[in-house]
Amino acid sequence: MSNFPTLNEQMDVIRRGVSEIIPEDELAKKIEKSIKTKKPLHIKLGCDPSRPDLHLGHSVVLRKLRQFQDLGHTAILIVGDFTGMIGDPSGRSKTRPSLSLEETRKNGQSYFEQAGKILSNNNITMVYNSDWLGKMNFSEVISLAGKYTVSQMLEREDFHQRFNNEEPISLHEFLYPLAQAMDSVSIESDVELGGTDQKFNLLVGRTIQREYGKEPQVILTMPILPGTDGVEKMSKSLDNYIGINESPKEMYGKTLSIPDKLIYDYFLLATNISAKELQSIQADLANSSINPRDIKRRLAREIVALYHSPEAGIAAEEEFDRIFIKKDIPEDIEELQYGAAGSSVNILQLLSETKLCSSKTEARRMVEQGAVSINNAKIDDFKSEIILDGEKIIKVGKRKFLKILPC
RNA sequence: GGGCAGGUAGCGAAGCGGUCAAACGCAACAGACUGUAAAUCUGUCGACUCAGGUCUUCGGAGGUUCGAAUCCUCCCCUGCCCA
Repeated sequence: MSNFPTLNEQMDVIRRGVSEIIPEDELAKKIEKSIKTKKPLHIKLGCDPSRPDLHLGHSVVLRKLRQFQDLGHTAILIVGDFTGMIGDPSGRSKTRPSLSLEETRKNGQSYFEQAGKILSNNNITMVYNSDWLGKMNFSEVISLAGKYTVSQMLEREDFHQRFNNEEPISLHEFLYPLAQAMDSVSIESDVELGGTDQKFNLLVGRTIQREYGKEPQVILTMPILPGTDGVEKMSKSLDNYIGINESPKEMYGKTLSIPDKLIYDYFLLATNISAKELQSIQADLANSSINPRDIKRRLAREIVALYHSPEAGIAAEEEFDRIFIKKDIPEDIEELQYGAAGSSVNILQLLSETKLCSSKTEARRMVEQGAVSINNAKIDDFKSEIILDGEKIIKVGKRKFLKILPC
């Protein structure tokens, strides 16, 4: 850590893909100072322990954090266990369930492990914010709350909107930005990262740090990665996500299903492709003689390579082609021991008992819609009796396969 | 504490005594077309079914009625206004 890259080198890396750096000149000053004093900057990132499954949306900001690490700075991951334990008492929002201390630790650990696929193990610190927030007493909390006004809070767009739409805003929601700001005070963060939707909270950090006599952090926001639906922000609850723990097969398939207009964004925000290659990709996308699908295939391989291996990317592509282009069956299908050899079973019962369909009614719909086949022969009568006389491959819809073997 | 308006399927939103398992839109799922893109078209979208029906749902608990998402009572939750 003795030698940092030069200011310009650092700024070039940092600027790639960011939405805003506020204020940029302060960042330059902090970096200059760190070079001079040979002290790494504290780069803060908050993690939400109530949702421990990371996806490419999270990766955008984690990857930026990694870049700071590579420049020699210290990553500080803050697990929001304190707010996690309080949860969200307002009836409408169930997005923040209250967790026990054990759960927050477990989720924090799981977050850390997943983030480990992106972050470096060197110069990283993970802390739990209950360490300081849990020790504040009520008068300290009131004093903190006194440093911000209701109108200032209502500047945040979603608060503002909910207020105007006569939707509920719980009082504690106003406290969360302040709590997050206290994290910055506590760890003396120099830079805090977040998505553009975090801009307000990050800015509160600056104000509060100043109030507590600290040097304000610089805030750096990253664009929000759209989900695979191309409309909403990537999130697990909307089921438009690509999880970083997913299998190569899933990752590959999901990537290919994104709308073409997202290809560039995904290359920019979710891969390590160099600036030069980004340019050529942009040119290719504008070139109508190149099928965007081929560029997307490369994107999918890159993403799989990042979380698995380049070989896994190739293999996923081959597997994909086998199933969806050649309409063949997957290489390895889940197997299940089912039924006694020689016996027979109604198709609806079979589909629901093997969990290929969630109910018999659904199974019936699938059959009626021509979505079900066994050993490549379409089943179009829901009264069909299936004789269990050996290995059978059941296919439901485009993607669900199961191999059953009678015992 | 008082007044008013609301709480309906994943979401949004109709319905306001029977024809309501509940219009419509979005999302989702299946099929056609394709590049698991976009666009489009068709169908499905509570569960069980001997296919004729049956059962569980409209914030919660009771009640009125042959019959309730719809009417009454109490309770819970949300927003607005007044104090």
